[in-house]
This record gives sequence, C-alpha cells and structure tokens, in this order.
Amino acid sequence: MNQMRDPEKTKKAILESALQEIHRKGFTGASVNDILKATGLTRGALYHHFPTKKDLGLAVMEMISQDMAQMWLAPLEQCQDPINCLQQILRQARQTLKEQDIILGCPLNNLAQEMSPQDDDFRIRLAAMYNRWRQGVAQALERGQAAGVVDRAVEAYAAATFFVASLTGCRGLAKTAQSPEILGLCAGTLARWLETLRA
Amino acid sequence: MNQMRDPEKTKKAILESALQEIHRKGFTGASVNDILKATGLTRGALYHHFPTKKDLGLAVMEMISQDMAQMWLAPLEQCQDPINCLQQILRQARQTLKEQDIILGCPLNNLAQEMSPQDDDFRIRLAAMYNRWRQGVAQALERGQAAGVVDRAVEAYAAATFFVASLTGCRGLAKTAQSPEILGLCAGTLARWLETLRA
Amino acid sequence: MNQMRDPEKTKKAILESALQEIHRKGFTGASVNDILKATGLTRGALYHHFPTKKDLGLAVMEMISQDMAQMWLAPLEQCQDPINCLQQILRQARQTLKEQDIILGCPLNNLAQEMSPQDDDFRIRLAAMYNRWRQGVAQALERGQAAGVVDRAVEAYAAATFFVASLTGCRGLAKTAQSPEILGLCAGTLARWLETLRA
Amino acid sequence: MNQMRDPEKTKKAILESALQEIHRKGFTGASVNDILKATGLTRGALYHHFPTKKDLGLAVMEMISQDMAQMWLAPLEQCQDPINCLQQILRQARQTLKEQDIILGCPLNNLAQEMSPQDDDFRIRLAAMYNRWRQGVAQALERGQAAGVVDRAVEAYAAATFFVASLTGCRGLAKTAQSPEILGLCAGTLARWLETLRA
DNA sequence: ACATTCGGGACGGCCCGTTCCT
DNA sequence: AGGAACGGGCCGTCCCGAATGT
Repeated sequence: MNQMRDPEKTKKAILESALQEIHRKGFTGASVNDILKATGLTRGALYHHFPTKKDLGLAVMEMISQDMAQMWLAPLEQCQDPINCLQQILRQARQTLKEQDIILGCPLNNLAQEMSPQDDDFRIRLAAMYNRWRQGVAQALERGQAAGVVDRAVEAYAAATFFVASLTGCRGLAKTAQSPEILGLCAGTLARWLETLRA
Repeated sequence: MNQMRDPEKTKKAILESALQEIHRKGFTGASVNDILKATGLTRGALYHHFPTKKDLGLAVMEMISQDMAQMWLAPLEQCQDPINCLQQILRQARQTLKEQDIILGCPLNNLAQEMSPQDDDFRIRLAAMYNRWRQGVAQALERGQAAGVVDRAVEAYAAATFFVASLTGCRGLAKTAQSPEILGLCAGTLARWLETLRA
Repeated sequence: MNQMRDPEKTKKAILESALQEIHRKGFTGASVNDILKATGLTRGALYHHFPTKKDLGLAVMEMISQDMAQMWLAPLEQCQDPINCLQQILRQARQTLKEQDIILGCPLNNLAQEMSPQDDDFRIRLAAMYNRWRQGVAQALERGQAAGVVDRAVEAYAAATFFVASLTGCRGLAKTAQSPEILGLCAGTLARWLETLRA
Repeated sequence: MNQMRDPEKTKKAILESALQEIHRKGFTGASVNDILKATGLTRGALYHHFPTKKDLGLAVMEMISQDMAQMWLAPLEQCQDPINCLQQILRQARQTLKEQDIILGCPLNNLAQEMSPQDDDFRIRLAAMYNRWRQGVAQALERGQAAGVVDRAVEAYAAATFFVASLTGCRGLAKTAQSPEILGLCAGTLARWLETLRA
C-alpha cells in the first residue's frame, strides 16, 4: 500500500507524534498505539527505528533539550547584561507559550519529575540538561560580574540554581492551576528578584 | 486465615501502601497488585473500600494534603513573624526529609505534575490544595505587615505564590539531581529572598 | 426501615425473583445481587434462608417441578383417554404460554441442559423429574391400553419417552427461532403422531 | 521458548480447546484462562486472533455448524430415499457418539439453549443453522415425494421441523439421564415415526 | 429475621513490548 | 522496512460468602 519509503520522514513523524503524546500523557501513560495511530504507521515501523519504547522516549527527550538550549543557552552566551537578558527571555517565553503549553507544563520538567526516580538512563540525561542550564545561567552571571553589572557578592552558581528551580516551579504551579495569570504573577516576582542581583 | 476483621486497619494499611507505591512509581505507574501484595490483602478488600484505582489515588492525595497542612498551615497561623516562621519551617523540613524523600520528590507535586492534565478530579483538588497553601502564606505575610515586621510594599499574594512555586521547584531540581546539596543551596537562596520582604 | 418481618413472604419473594432471574440468565449467569435488587432485600436475608446460591437454585428447581407436575401429571391421572388428554394439555399449554415464555424456553429444560453436566445434585433431581413425567405419561398410556383406547402394540414407556423428548425439543427449537409459529407447527405434528398410538 | 510461529496452528489450537471447554461448561461458564491453559498459550495470542470471548464463541459455533452440516446435509443431498437415509444417519450418529458426547449433549443445542435469549448475534446464527438443517431435511423429503417414495400427503416442512426438534429433544433427555439407553429408545421411536411418512 | 460490612478470589478486556516473518 | 503473531501484565468488575450488627 504505502510504498513511500522514506526512513528520515518516518523517524521524524514518529518522534513528532511521540513528543505530543508524551507531553500529554507522560512517558508511562503514553500509548505506543496512539503514537502510531497519529502517524498511520504500525508497530513494525516504530520498532525498526527505536528498539524499545524507552529508546523512543530518550530520543524525544533529546529533542526537547535542544529546544531548551536554543531558547536559553544560545541567547545567554552573547549577552552584555545577563539580568536584562534573562528578563527578556522570560518575557519572550511567556509570549510564545500557548494555552496548551501552560496546561501541559514544561515537557522537560514533566519528564524529569516522572522519570527521575524510575530510570537512571533518563535521570542522568535529565540531570545533565538541568546542569547545562544552570551552568549557562551561572556563567552569564559571572560574566556580568566581570562586566560590573552584577553584584560581586552574588554567588552565581546558587543564584542560577534558584532561578532555574523557581522558574520551573512557577510553570508547575500554573499548570496545576491551569492559569496563565499565576504564571505571570510568579514570573513577575522572579523577574523582580533578578533585580536584587544587580551591582 | 484472616481472623482479624478490622476495617479501619485495613483501610489504613491500603492507604499507607498505596502512598508508598504512588510516591515511588507515580499514579499511572503504580500497580494495584503491588499495593495489595504489600498489605497481604486481595482485590476484594480494596474494591470494598475504594471502588477504583482513582478513588484510591484521591484518598491518598487527601492524606498527603493533610500532612502538608499540618506542616505549613498550622504553624503559620500562630506566628508573630512570618518570615522567621517560614525560614524555621524550611529548616525543619530539610532536617526531617530523608534521602529517599529527596530522591522521590514532593508527593503532592509529583501528583500535581502527573495528574493535572490527565484528570479534572485530581486537578481541581490539587489546585485547591496549592491555593490553600498560598493563601496560608499570604495571610501570614499580611498579618506580618499589620504587625510591622513585613514591608507594606510587598504584595503578599504574589510573594506567597512565588514562595510556594520556588520551594516546589527547588525540591524538583534536587530530585532530578538526586542531590541534597542542591536542595540546600536552593532553599538557602529562597530563605535569603525572604529577608528582602522584611520591613 | 423495613420493619415488616415475615419470613414466609421473604422466602417466597426471593424464590420468585430468583425464578425470573434464572429463567432469564440461566443459573450460572444469574446474579444474586440482581435477584436481591428486585426484592429490595439484601444479602443477609438471602443467605439466612438459603446458605448458598446452589441451595437457592435447587429450591427454584423444586418450584418449577411442582408447576410441571400440576400441569401434566395431575390431569393425566384421572383420564379416560390419555391421547385426548395429552392433546388437550398440549393445546392448553400453548394458550397459556406467553411470548416471553417462548423466547426464554422451558425453565426445567433450561436448567437441565445447563446444569446436568455441571453438578450432580442438580442432575439427579432433574433426572428424577423427567422420570416422573415419563412415568406419568407411560402409566396413562397403559391405562389407555387396558381401557382399549390405546393400541396394545405400543410400548408405553418408549412412547412416553419420545413424547416428552419431542415436546421439549419443539419448545427448544421455538426458543432459538423466537417463533410461536414453529412451536405450533412442531406441536401439531406431535399431536398427530399421538393419533398413531390409538387402538 | 516458542520457536513455532504458526498462526494457523495457533488459531486451530485455541478453537479446539475452546470447543472442549464450552462443550463442558457452557459459554458463560467457560473460562478463557482454562482454554488458554490447555493450549499453553497466553492471553496475548488469543486476543490477537479473537478480540473478545464472544468472538471466540461465535467462531466455535461456526465450527460446530460445519460438523453438523457435514453429517446431515451433505449425505441428504445425494439420496434416493430420504427416509432410509435419515434412519441411516441416525444409526451412524449413535455409533460415533461417545459416552462423553451423550453426557455433554449436542454442542449446537447447548449453545442454542444457553445463548439464544442472551445474545442476538448468537441467536441469529443459531437460528440460521437450525433453519438450514430443517430445510435440508424438508427438501430431501420433497425429492422423496417427487420420486414416489414419500407420501404426498406429508407436509415436508412440518415433518422436517418435527424431526429436528425430536432428535434434539432425545439427545437432551439422554443427557440429563446420562443414559445411552434412553437415547436409543427415543431415537428408535423417532426412526419408526419416519416409517409413517412412506408412500 | 434481617441488614451491613467486609474480604477472597476469579474473570475478561485491554494494552504493551517484542520477536518473527515477509 | 514494516506487518503479523505472541507473551505477559494490569485494572476494573463482580460475585459469592462470612462475619458482624440490630
């Protein structure tokens, strides 16, 4: 029937569909059948590209982490004032976030909360991603200190950790409340906290 | 065999076991069979007390919320200086938290992140619990403002929201990292942020 | 609530409801809960009067067999011409049978077909009932032979057996077809066969 | 473990085992687990071939009906004297019937009596099978009338109906009595009744 | 005599992940 | 590259019966 064989497209389609499903239902709750249903493919196709459901999940996680890196790490690297920069990204994030994205929460955090205690392969990769994120913020802050725009008394690493944690927490709270307003309120306070780091 | 008919004990035993299992595996991943296995009971007993897995999950959630209320809301009510108080609870929490509790994360947040988008019955109750928490903190801050120990410029509701979100985020980050140190680092920063609220 | 305590009434009500349910769903398929639901009683009442579901089933079977005896055996005993008599009962049976009774089939045969291979307590009683029935017909035929209205060459026992079997078969066929017409057609042929027994 | 991938064999094995179990316990009483246990297969295999127990039951019914057709319909089609023919099949049937087959009764009739009032999908198919059987006998009788070996006064359709019903009834009676003798007695009378149809 | 509560146990449908086969 | 077959687990349901009340 479907004589159109294009491994790249197939793989991409599976990943895309899996991302949706996992975002919606979590990894455990995600149904391989439903993932396939959305693509029109069958089990054989999937297990050709991804030996197990876990492999698929890890691949999806990789995708997500790249999105995250592009949104947070890339801009931070070429940044004069990290505080302005972080506030800017924060604003931008809130604008691009759709209703659905608020309800479903941060896909990375969802996976982290669900899978960290379940599976070390997930956990190690997830921890690495969060480390990269925190490191990115910390280094930007340190550059800010060197440039004299961030208070030297600030412990960059601790502040970066708190920033990432709080942001994640804000998004989690908004998810449970299904409320963009709460996200705004919470992110606003976070932005104001950033001000306390200035030189 | 079972010469002991004690419904209260039975129900308690099921709830206790379910709490453990759900904390470990999440609600979706929790196996009713394993919950039962740990109690020595069979499906009939469970079905009598909790018609469905969901009912069981909701009951477990209720338990958790009571623990939370006892830890946070009760102390806050009779509190002269809410900031000292929150810092105090924070310290206490970190001391009672066991290695396992850090790895597994906050059971309430776990449920919230997993179930909010999946099921409205869970979500509504979870949202209500977080609201109560935030309200409790906000009201304590307001009382602090009236008593002159908290800066009147502080918006109590926003600060409370941020506090709850950040704390949750800290615990989530520590869970993924499986690191008590990160929890300490993050909570320390949160405690210091509280200082900025003083009059 | 229901302060009306009348053990006889209660027992009767249970039996009546059980008869309905068993007739409709068979013994295995019959639900004790549903039997009780129709009476407004609870499990305690039932298990007070009938220690097990099987006991209840056997009691229902006894009821049915009495109906059967009243319809077939009583009239046959005071009967000049057994052939006329059997034809008469046949006609009468078809008139009293309601649509529902045709669809659900003969309750005695239903039980016999379902339970005979499953349970010896049922089977022995059921076999005894069919024996009584056959004996009743056979003895009537013999009296007919003595009276000169039935052909002496007829083997009464074999003829009675065939009569009972055929009648049961006719009703079974009509049940599957859900067709009163087929029952009429089949019973008519059976009535004509009776003519061949005349002296 | 199972190095043998042979869907045809698997399906056949399931059907065979299900036939046994259903014949023994009835459809409602049949345990899918026991059916599986006898084959060494697991639920997954069954679910692949038969999505539900009902589907399995219908497939088993189909098998039975083919056996029946082969035994009764095929021989009748090429038959000079239908009365001789029917008597011949009757004798043959009694010889091939084993002790067990008498105790358990006719599988087709068992299903018909159990399932007709419960499920229309069963009932419609069962009614169709009995119709085919009756039609087959009726047409054979009509050919006999054309050939001059069957009395023209006989109403073929009514006679065929009675024949099928009586035979079924005989087997049912023998089942309850667990008595091959009764089956012989009853079938003998039926065979003699066939004589009354001759020209 | 009856209601209520409690619990053991089985069953069926579903689905998942995987391996074989085409 | 992918379709079909299969092993196995899990959950919700329900049923029956026993142990208590009243």
